[in-house]
Amino acid sequence: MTSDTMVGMARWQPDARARLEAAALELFHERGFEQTTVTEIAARAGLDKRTFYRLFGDKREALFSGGKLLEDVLVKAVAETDAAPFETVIAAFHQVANEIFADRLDLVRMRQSIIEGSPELQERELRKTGSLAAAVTAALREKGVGETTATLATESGVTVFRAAFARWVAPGCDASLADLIAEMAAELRAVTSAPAVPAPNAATPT
Amino acid sequence: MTSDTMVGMARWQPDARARLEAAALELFHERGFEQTTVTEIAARAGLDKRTFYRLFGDKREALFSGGKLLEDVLVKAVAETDAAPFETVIAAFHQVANEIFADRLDLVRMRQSIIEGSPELQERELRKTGSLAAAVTAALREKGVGETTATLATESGVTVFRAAFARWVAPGCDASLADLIAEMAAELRAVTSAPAVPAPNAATPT
DNA sequence: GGACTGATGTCATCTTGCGACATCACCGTA
DNA sequence: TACGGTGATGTCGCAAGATGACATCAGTCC
Repeated sequence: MTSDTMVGMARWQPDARARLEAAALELFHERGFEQTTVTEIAARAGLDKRTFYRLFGDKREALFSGGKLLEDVLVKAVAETDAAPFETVIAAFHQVANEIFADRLDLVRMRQSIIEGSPELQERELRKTGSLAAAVTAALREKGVGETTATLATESGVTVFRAAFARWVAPGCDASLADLIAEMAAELRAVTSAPAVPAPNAATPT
Repeated sequence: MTSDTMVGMARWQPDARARLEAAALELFHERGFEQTTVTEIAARAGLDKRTFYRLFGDKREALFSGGKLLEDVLVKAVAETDAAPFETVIAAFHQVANEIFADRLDLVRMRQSIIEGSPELQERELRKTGSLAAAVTAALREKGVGETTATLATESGVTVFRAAFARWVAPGCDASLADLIAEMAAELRAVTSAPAVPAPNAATPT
């Protein structure tokens, strides 16, 4: 390869990013994240290692490109919803569930199994969730919500979504993500309220 | 150093770990996390790079050694408290605030400023928080609490603690961490409940 | 056609993280 | 005292991650 006639090639690849993402997903799935080198990803995409690092900050980023879309949808939904802060966040996640995740269970499960197999990837996902939360909190504050309230509403909403998501991707789950979100929101309300009674049992402690 | 008379030295350093942690904290503070190499940390501690990696999984771990103690205190407090799940978790964090953090504001602030200066360290902290939460959830389940309830109570408690902690380490804060936890817990209750009233304003939305 | 811009490939380098091996201190035992 | 085992450490080497510097080529504008 690299015959002397095409030493420093350059023909632009408009889909270079997409090809690298696909190659990374494949290889991570085939042999695991840590067992895959950036050089291999680039090779499968027909590109150079250096090109990979120009398009992605590091190896993990190839798995987290959808985050931008998710954040946009979430922020837009928050901005357009007119309700109490926590309800607004829940509604936004509800919309995300319908618009983005609804018909991609298989892909989501595959991605999730890859992430669960690598602590490094789990860290990155946590960070992505964190910046997502920051964006939602900012969107809430944009609507006049106080900082503390915005933070707590966002974090509670994220907790609800995470719990719902975990159930949704679990094997043998046939409920819709949207329904699970509603269910988890109700549960969270039950858990955090009722500090007085000895045995609250507000909902179904399962 | 390493005169030819002491080529492969070995005299055991009982405080090697502590010295490396101190050296790492100093260097991270002096010139930042990414600008510090493991070789430099080891050199300042009078040890070899290889020894660092035998005591710490990676460069970041030198900053997160206190996590074990924190988890132990938290789990023990959860096990010994007899109250509703969410109240139990809040009480446990309350205890942590008094036993571990109370009289170390300066050290905590320094550590926090280092972490905030590096995305890598933020990721690791998120992961640590995650496993801490898992331990608390497990402790809750040990007491017979259902999985969903345990997860939501834990996550809500972590949210409260994080919000309180963020205020506590912020410059110009003179409240105690314990008081802030109580305050944030009340705020979270207000935020997650009351879906009906237009303007709840349960506490001080700031 | 010629200069300019931008994406890419190549080369070099540093750092992380770890395996393999030798070395030395310490400890128990004869 | 001598001897052997155990364990912590230092040295060497290396794969992979990540990045800077530079050359090369395609397409575009003048």
